Amino acid sequence: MATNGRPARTDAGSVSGRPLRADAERNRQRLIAAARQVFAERGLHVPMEDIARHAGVGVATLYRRFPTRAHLIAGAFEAKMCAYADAVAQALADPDPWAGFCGYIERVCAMQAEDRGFANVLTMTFPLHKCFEAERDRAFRGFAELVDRAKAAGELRQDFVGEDLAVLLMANAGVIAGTASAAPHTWRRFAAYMIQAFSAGNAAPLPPPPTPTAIYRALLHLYEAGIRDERCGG
Amino acid sequence: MATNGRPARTDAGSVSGRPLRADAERNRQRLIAAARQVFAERGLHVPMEDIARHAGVGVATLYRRFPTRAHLIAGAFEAKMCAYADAVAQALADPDPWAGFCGYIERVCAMQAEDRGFANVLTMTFPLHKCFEAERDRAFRGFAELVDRAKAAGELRQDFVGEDLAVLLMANAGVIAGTASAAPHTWRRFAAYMIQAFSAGNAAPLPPPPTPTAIYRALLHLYEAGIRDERCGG
DNA sequence: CTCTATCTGGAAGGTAGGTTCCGGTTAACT
DNA sequence: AGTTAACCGGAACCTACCTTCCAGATAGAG
Repeated sequence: MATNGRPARTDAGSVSGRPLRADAERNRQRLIAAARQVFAERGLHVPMEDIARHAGVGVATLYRRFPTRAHLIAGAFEAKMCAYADAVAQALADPDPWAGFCGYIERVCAMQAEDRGFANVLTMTFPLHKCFEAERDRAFRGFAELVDRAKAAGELRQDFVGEDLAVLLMANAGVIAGTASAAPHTWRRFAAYMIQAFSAGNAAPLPPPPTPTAIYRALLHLYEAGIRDERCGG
Repeated sequence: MATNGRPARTDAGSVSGRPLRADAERNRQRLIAAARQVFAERGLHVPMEDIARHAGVGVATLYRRFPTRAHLIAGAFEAKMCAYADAVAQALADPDPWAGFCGYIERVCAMQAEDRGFANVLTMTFPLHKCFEAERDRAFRGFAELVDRAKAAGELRQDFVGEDLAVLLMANAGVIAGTASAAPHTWRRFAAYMIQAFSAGNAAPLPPPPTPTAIYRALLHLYEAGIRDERCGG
């Protein structure tokens, strides 16, 4: 939950190096708060104007501070991305590797269910926002460690690979997009099914996993398709 | 594969009762063919004009024949919906209930992977197109029979419910939306994981499933959200 | 062949959202 | 308090797409 002690930003929030004037920084914070709430409730495709109105500022101010939607998304979800990575550390602290693994899967799926925007953010990569992607990498490295331990404990199937997490996130995003409003607990059952599938107990052979670079290209594709218009949800 | 002997349409294709003039009927067929191809390649959200151009007719002709996008979707996917229902019958013909069940899951996921539009159609309900929904019902009733037999054979977990199929379809739609272009075989691995999760072998307890009416509302929600604008991918 | 109901395509009108411009305002330094 | 660079918001502009309209073309009956 904590941001792991790292400073969230090196500057006061400006895109360039110079710190922002006080009122500008205040508006920037309002925009981020508004974006967090609106993205969480309605997804990443909401009109820019709605976010600006919700923040109580004009559209121009939004564009001045966040020149593209991707900038705004990165700004709004930076903290959650840290929490996502911190959750791995928490899972690694569990003395039982399998419990840690399962807890992490559930936690991540829950984060998707709580926030419609974040559900999609987790299935994209934002190549221009290095600080953002650094958190994802941190999460992924920790997850790889979690996977190794759970395999070593004999609880996780040996043919599980890290890329399977990305697939799970895409699948759960689909479940949530469909059921969030009408059957909001469905994701729990789905996550339980997936954990069941990941357990080592009489595991049947699987088709080969996607390569890491293929998965990266898939995340990139969702970014490109999802920022331009989306709606996707689909 | 076959349309099961039922007449695909009672009339020659008109919305009202009177049959269409020959050229109009020809254009209607062209539109359906164009819509099938374009929906399959690019999803349900493609501009109406692109479909008309691909069919070699004007936009007005498209609107004249299919007053809403939903009409066009229903027209374009009616045959595939029949195939979807026929696949159940085929699965029921398998002497091994578990093999029939697994084969059906794989077949359905494959149909989603082959056709980006159909992947989403299977996660929606079109309440105004009764003939279309009748096929879905036929598929669902057959699937319920398949489930009962697989449970009786002791291969399918007892807590599986028919609604889990809808959840699987939504999840697989999410996997395909993400990986179709960059890692096109990923759905196979995902489907294998799901089948593994459905098998009776040391099945851990699951959170409760959504009710049938909740799932119906979920499908309806995806219809409303997906036809108006979508793009969904989300 | 003639006539007419039916059909056609392009163009026009409407809406939603993204992005930029510009005259007025304000923080903050001296 | 005065000065200035930074900032603000709404309006204007632009694009993409949906939907309707209408003057001309055509199938098909008599």
